[in-house]
Amino acid sequence: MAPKNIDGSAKKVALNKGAWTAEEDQKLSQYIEIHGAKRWKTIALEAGLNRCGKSCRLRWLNYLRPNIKRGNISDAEEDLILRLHKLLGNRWSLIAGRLPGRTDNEIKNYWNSHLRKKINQKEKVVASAAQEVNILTQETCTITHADVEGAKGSGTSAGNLDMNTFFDFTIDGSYGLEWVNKFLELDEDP
DNA sequence: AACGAAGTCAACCGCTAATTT
DNA sequence: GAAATTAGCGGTTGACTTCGT
Repeated sequence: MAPKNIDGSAKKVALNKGAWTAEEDQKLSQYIEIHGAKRWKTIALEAGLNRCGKSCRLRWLNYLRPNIKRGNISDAEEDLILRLHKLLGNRWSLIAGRLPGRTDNEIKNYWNSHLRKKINQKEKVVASAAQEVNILTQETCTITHADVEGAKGSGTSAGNLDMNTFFDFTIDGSYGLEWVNKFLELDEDP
């Protein structure tokens, strides 16, 4: 690991940081077009960019490479991100891999700025709903205990909600599984 | 119009994994 | 097999923009 060049006393020239200029973009694009995107340190040097290889790689992957989509994440894409995040967690590069033209950085930003809020709001709603259900359940239990002798064998009323069944997702048929299977199939591809 | 708060997003940092020497 | 180098990932930062007062 090279030490950071803070005071400029070393012979090494301080590398550029911060936003990329159009000129830098052009240099990088042109170089990669000719030589390919390999060995980023060499690319940075030979393209005449006063940047570290890491910075060049990031710029290329997130903005300069072809077929990059920018902005306007569709509802379908958003839905996919939500599902993938549920499945994979913060594995942004994996999630991005399932969204053609999208980058891990973009998805990460989108998640942090848009979706996290949505999720939090949803969770609040779900939590309050669950609390309500909990109260109802307790009431149902009280009624059941009181009436259990008389009700035995007489069948169930429509209002008698079985919470174990309600929250048992294992018997929820193929919900989500089809998609997960497709996902896993894709993952097995080389 | 001016100001501060909140939101957005490009870029950097630190770390690990993979590859090369 | 060990050390050095490179690639890639996720978290975080900071500059800029938008919004509300």
